Amino acid sequence: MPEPSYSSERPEASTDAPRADGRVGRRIPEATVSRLPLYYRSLLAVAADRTTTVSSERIAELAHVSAAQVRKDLSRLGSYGTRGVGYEVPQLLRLIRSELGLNETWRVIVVGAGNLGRALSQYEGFRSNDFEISALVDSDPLKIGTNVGKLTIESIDDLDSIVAERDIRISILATPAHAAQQVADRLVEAGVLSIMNLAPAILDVPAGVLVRKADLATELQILSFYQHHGQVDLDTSDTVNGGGVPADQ
Amino acid sequence: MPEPSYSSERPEASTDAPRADGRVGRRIPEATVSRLPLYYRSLLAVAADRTTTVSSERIAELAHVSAAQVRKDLSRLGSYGTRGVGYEVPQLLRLIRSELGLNETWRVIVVGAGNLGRALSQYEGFRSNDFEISALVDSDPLKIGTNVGKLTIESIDDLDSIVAERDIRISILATPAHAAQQVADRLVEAGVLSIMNLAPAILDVPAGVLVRKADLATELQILSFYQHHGQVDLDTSDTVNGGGVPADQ
DNA sequence: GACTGTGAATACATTCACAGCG
DNA sequence: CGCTGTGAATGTATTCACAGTC
Repeated sequence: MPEPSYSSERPEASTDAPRADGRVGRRIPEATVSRLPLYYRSLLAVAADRTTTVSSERIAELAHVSAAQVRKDLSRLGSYGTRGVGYEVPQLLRLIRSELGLNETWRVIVVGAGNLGRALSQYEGFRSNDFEISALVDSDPLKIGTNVGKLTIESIDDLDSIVAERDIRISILATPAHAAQQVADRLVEAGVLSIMNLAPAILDVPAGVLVRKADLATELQILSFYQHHGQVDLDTSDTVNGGGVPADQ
Repeated sequence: MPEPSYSSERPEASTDAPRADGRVGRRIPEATVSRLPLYYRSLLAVAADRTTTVSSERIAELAHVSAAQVRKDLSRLGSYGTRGVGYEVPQLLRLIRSELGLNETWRVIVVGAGNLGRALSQYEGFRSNDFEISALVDSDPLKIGTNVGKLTIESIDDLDSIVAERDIRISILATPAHAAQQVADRLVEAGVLSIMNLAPAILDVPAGVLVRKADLATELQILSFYQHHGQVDLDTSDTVNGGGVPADQ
């Protein structure tokens, strides 16, 4: 994305300066970061089998990337594999969890209580992954006060206090496109540092704020592109997702 | 994708063979494809102002990419810009629409009538973008027969006939992770060629089938990574999305 | 003069292939 | 011997910078 996909920004994760633990902080490339969740998920699957040791080959198979890619990515985390053996599953899981910042539970605010916003605030996939939806806000007075699961829809006018008091740093923007920029501005003002943008709109935010686009209409258009140009396949290979297209999966 | 994202497959759009119009079919790189929807959206904004001509500079500004990038991307479509002037807005819109395959209306099936699936089947962002949700299926007998907006939830057992009769080629997979692979298999069997996968699962599909991951839990984990490692910003630049991260936006 | 189109330069990402080590 | 870690090689994407042209 692929991006993405996607395309525009220069990340810059980790610094290069020496750190507390004495090791030099490696800069982890964006492409690697975007694969960590895949490895994490693959390792959870392996761990469920009570397997204690795993090879790059096996992880690669589960995550649908090449074994060399896995080794290179993991080595960037300072890797603790054992030559001739593989990686210790529990150790590697801890390492990735900690890199991804999954040792703390992140509180998340959902903005926009339309169908999508309401669905996301109850989405099981989050709860199981160390994220907690702590607020659902909207601007519609008719919705405010209503319950959605365990949440009560609050007013977007209270954004500042909600974000500050609940120490929220991540937001999910699920408003219609026309309201997206305005809402993004308010989120930034309230101190939110990351926005996952589901609205079909391109957001302007100041440096230091992170936007990740998760725009389903765009994704469909990309699928449409490949459908339209018979997306062949060639690549007789092991089908690692279909001679496919996506920068991701 | 960012994201977009991401990683495993080799695309292969357009062929290299000479085509009906005499020009040699250019292979459009995946990165370019993923930006076409952005340009499309930017052009729609420009067109709304009744502007008839637009520069790469202006498109770049709206789409949050560099002007050189815009020119290179557009030139791959065989571009019809005029030096010293810019691009004709209506002409360029037509060109991109047609490249993206948006001249036909694609019929889409949503699998999984949980909160997310139901929300997506009513999502306004699709209707306005040349996609039509023509079916919503689930395996739960209690849901089947129920209405969601104008749709009636149908049984996944009728997948084959639904897909065939309505000529559906694109699907949105919105089931829980544990059912995702099984559902993907059935979709492929029924003849669906593109899957937008919202489930937090890595799918195995045969070559020729396209999967695009739109997995919100993964996206949140990526945001979490950058939050965890103070995502700095450097890049004093024009804020093209916040010293951000995403491969996309 | 203004703006596109594009080679050449650079940066980034993936793959190869093998040395190093348990 | 098996499997990691990693330089070197390749491939892909982005940016630069300018010649071409309306």
